[in-house]
Amino acid sequence: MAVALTSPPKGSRAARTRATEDRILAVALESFGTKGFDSVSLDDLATDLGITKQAILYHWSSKRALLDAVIDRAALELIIEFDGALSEDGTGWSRVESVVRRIFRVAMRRPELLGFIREISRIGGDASLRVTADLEPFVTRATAYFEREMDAGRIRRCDPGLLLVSAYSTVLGAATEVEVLRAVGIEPTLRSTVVRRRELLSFLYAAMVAPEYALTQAPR
Amino acid sequence: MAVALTSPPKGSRAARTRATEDRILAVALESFGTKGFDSVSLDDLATDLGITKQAILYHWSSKRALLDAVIDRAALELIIEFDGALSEDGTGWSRVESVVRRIFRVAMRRPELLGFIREISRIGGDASLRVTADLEPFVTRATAYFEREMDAGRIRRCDPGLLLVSAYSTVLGAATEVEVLRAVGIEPTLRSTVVRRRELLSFLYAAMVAPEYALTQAPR
DNA sequence: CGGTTCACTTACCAAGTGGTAAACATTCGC
DNA sequence: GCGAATGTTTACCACTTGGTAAGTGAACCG
Repeated sequence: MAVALTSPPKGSRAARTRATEDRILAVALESFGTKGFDSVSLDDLATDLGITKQAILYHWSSKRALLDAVIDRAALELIIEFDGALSEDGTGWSRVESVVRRIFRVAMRRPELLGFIREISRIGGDASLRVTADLEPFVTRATAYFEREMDAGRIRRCDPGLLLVSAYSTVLGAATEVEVLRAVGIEPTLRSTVVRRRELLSFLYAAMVAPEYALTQAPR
Repeated sequence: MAVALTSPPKGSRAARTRATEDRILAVALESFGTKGFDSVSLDDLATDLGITKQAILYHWSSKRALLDAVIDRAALELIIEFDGALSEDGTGWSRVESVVRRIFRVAMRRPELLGFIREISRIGGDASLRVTADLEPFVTRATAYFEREMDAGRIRRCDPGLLLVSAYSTVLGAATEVEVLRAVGIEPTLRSTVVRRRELLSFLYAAMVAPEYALTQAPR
């Protein structure tokens, strides 16, 4: 459940304005992320919110401007969800494991957030540039972390950017690629998710951890 | 370049009908796969094809019926692209490697084909069921292959379905997640793709190949 | 208290949406 | 060659789309 990310005076008119803007952004993120930007009309959003389309257009001058605001919000929430994992204690595998667990948790509880990022990538153009720019600090931190771990010999040496992409798409796929899972005969229930996460962790463990270091750690 | 998949009398009226239907399906697959189903109107398609929207509606009674036809075609083309790799010579790693190379080739040359599968997953409902059903025989072959390789001790033992999903989403991600690549500072040029594929192969190699067997094979 | 600002609604609109009906041209079977 | 089936177009329609203009009631500020 997304909540207000900042809080002016409270009870004031400005506060209530912020609150409805938050509501709109939350519903828009949910809808855009699951159904796609073009598949959701302003009228759809307004109906879900119990307001009129023009109320939305009062806060943002166009649907496209609303999208930009949703992008910023999604990036912010993603960073909040994941950045903490990079700050957690532990090194090498244990930290990677905690990140994977977080992504799974997010994918289970808020699939629209990850779906939205995919949607933005597909829209391309300015939208992609925006989300890229928003997430840049996080990406920098993550790759820097990988580089440190490689230097310490705890993670197999390779291009940290590519490692991040591989790990990202592997986890995101296993967590969200519901139809593909169905195709291979795996119903995405809550129980199977636990199994899936464990299998994926050992997949990633094998792929990432340096062989010399692996001897001193257990993958589960 | 997709071409006609079957060929009646030739030159006949039936042949020309089939040809235009093929053209429509090809353009629809391309557009739906890159822009999304809802983002492409029948008028858009017709304009691209140099015909009128009603010509499309003559061959399929509704936009939704057209989508079903495009799904069938996409699944068929996917199977043609990948199924051959499973029949190729070689065992264990070498065969996996050839499949990965094929996926990369497809992702580079026909990104809309893979994008379309993603789009269908998002649409959900009947569309997903349809593509799942279409691809079922291929998935069965692929998992059976993994199981044989595990029995032979050439691939690390694990759930073959999950292994397929992990490999699928990893490769698909590295091949298509262009925006994410940009975010980590990798411009998706043709040269960088070669590097990416090599890195990904060693990532997959480490993840999949059984350690005992690995000693007898080189990952690149 | 009174005017102004603010958040929002009602009333529209032009452009596009998927889809229908009928006219038209070409090619086929005979 | 001729009527019929076939593929395509022109004309049209009801409905939805993003967006504008003007109005309304409440909260704010002096």
